[in-house]
Amino acid sequence: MSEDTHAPGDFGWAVATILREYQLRFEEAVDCLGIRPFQVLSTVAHRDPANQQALGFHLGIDRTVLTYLLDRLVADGLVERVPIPTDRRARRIILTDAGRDALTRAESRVAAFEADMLASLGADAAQAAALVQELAAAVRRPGLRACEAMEEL
Amino acid sequence: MSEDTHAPGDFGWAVATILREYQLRFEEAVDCLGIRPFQVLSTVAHRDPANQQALGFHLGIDRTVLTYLLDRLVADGLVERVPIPTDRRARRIILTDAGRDALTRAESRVAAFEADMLASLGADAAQAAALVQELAAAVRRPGLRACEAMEEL
DNA sequence: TATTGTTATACTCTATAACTATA
DNA sequence: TATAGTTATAGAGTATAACAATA
Repeated sequence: MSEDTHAPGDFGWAVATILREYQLRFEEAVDCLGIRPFQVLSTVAHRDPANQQALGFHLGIDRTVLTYLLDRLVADGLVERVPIPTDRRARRIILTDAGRDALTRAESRVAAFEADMLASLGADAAQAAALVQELAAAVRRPGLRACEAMEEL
Repeated sequence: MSEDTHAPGDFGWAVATILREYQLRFEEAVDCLGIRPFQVLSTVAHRDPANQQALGFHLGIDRTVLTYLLDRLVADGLVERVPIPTDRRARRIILTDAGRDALTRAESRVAAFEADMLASLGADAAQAAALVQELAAAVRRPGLRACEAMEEL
């Protein structure tokens, strides 16, 4: 009942609350680019997924949803779907120049509020970098089944 | 590009991925009780919010959504809306005996998979407890504006 | 026969606004 | 006039199934 004990479910609650806060800050920091389009651009730029499905796995986005998302990004001229010679069913997603520009602009704002949030969470700059490394590495570990399909990336 | 550097947005990605994993495990661990109904029961039991709005703030659930959620919980006989004498517009939510039973059963399963997840994230039992404390405390700090309204709890 | 991506459809979740009853 | 809760409606997000092209 007191403020400093924790009950089963508090971990999930804390993670969900932090994510809500993250989304709020993203929306006010990055104009003209939604959080998911941003993540798509970021993943394409930094991980170069083999095809749309691998991209979707990494972001936890269903392939049907990703189709609509990519339709908009293509319409906005930020990405292109290019054929893959070795498998003509699949498409590789690449950034256009405009997409790279948009991503670069957004990333500087995201980096700023992420540092701010990590500071709010009690981490200094060095700890913050370490925490992100740790989370990212942990999430890639086989224990987390939400990411099992990510191996294909 | 390498596996161990991180880009702007990785923090948000890691948190979102952990939350997805959490939701997956919740669904397979707790049958007959959704994650949000569980959180409602848990919040009512452990924080005893003053009214529905305070309850909604804590969970990041809009009051209109909470109405539907509570309708179902009432229909299932897990909670009751009781009048508040000092403000007859508002209602206080209380658990029924069945609600307390359901919560207790669910909590043992949640505690188990939370411990398992925290271990997957690289924490031992002591670290895990500390991490949950830390996250919960951090989220209550004024820096995070998603929780500003929580003061009313 | 299985897989990649697309399309169509429906369903869930969530938000907006209007309404009531109180304050 | 403002607030707690409810209701109605619409919108966004997401999932399911069926389809085409290819493996």
